[in-house]
Amino acid sequence: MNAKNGRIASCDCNLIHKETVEYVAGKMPADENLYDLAELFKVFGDTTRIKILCALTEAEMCVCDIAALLNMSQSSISHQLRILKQARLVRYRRDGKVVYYSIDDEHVKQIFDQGLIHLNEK
Amino acid sequence: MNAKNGRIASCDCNLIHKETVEYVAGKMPADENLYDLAELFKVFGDTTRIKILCALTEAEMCVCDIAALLNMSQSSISHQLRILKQARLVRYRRDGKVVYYSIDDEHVKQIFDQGLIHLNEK
DNA sequence: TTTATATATGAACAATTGTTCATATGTTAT
DNA sequence: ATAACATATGAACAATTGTTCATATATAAA
Repeated sequence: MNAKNGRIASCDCNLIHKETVEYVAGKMPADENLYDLAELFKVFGDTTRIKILCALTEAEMCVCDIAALLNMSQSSISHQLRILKQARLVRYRRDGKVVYYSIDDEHVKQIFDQGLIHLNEK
Repeated sequence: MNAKNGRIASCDCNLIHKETVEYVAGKMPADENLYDLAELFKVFGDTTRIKILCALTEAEMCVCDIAALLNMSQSSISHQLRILKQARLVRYRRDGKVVYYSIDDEHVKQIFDQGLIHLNEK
């Protein structure tokens, strides 16, 4: 990047492992991909959304079901479902007045499980 | 516009799939586990921390290296490393004045990869 | 000791985020 | 048509969060 004169603007250190930094810089994915990845995990990073995803891995549910299950307002659930929808983690189908949500990605469970494995390791 | 009798407090719907809700309720992990899981993904849900984790999967680096690589302040990186440390995602070793950080969990890469798989689909 | 350097951390601030409230939209029944 | 109901959504608010700034701590060298 800007490691030109042995000194870098944003870092007030003199000692830098130049080769390491350059090596890793060459290995880093594009900023855009890392941004998208962080955005994805941000979606998983809320208790309400985690609960919704967890519930939907068990069964297709309507908004009202989820609100009842989690003892939360319909509005709150609906707002969160929108975020999950935008992240393509859930899909929906409308049947009359009722909208049913379900998991839209087989990897949701796997991401879940990896997280649980980490937590259960200690 | 609120009915007040004989309904679930948090949900203003009349139509609930009672069996579904009860079935899923029986399958849900403990709230505490879901909270911890959300907290874990929250750590992954920041661009700076994702970049740090990504960098450390390639090589052990000191704080200054990371700051230089990401063109960010030492303070900012140090703050984020503390969060990663608390989540047991990175470990460190001190060598004189320099503190070297590295990945502390083999599953970090797998969580990463599952996220990337989701993003690269569709 | 004093100085320099690498890292850590508390406080303040701006930016983001989740919930609530009120209301809008879409569908079914009357 | 109107009413009832399931869901969606904009605005406001409080709570959380990431960065900056200033400073503290830890280690090494002079």
